[in-house]
Amino acid sequence: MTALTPDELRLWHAWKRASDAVRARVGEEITAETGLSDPDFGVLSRLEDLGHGRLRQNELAASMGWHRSRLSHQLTRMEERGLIDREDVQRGVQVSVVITEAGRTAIATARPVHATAVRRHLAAHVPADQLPQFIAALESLAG
Amino acid sequence: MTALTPDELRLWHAWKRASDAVRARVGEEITAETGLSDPDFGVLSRLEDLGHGRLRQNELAASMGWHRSRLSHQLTRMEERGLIDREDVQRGVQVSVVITEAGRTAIATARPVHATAVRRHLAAHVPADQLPQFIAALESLAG
DNA sequence: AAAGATTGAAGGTTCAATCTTA
DNA sequence: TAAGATTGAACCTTCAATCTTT
Repeated sequence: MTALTPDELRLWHAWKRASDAVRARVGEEITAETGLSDPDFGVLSRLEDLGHGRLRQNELAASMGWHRSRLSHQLTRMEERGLIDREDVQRGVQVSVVITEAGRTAIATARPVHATAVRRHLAAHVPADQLPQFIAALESLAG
Repeated sequence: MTALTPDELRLWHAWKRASDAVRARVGEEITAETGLSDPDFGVLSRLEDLGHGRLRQNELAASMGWHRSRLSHQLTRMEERGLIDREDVQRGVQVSVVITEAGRTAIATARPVHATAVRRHLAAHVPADQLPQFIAALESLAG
């Protein structure tokens, strides 16, 4: 009810700035080097890591915490760009998403860029001796 | 160059989930109670806090770290919704943004909702004895 | 030319409505 | 009916091009 205290306000502003900055920097480096957007990278990573290149749309959405319509719109754009194909199973239901050769090439190029960006823009700023508590706080926030 | 280590990967995923979750939860509560979007809330807060209800577009953009076009698009939508007015100074240059009565009412309703949401979804998850280091890490990330 | 601002296009996200199959 | 998926509208963000005034 009462207004935020100076400490709470400082925490909020620092959180928001850090949140925006890390997202923007990692995303920009991937886009600059590979042309993939952040969501493109997420989808292609999951396809390879969880499904070896093929997943049902349903499983893909669940693994990313996305709503159906969000994934559907995203896949439509990725299909137009040639990064994935959709294959119908059982006449229009349970659609399988398959990574294309172009998709494989793109994600292979993007992975090391992503790793470097995560190290530079996130991991490097968390002192090693605080890492466990930092991760614990993040996991509590996410929960 | 090399792939992310398990620790780095865990940090990255925790960061991303926390980042998305806090943003979404705070935003949803404000929208549900007031109809204001997250950017709406940000603009109206700055207008009151920095300019007592009136600011030049340029100053507003700088204070939020926004590009001109982003603010311009946002203000166009907010003007249509009656939250702000634009007043020309010096024939089309140096536009002043003024909060309307509807804008004042909306932000007054939103502030306590925001405070409660920030406490519940962010501040409550950071142990008091870790707060200084946590904020320090965030400010390093934002820098 | 430089500074402040606008615009249109393209991509991304959410919501509600819809469609198809089981 | 329920589950999987699509679609259209509205909103948000970025980029490049443009416009006006100084």
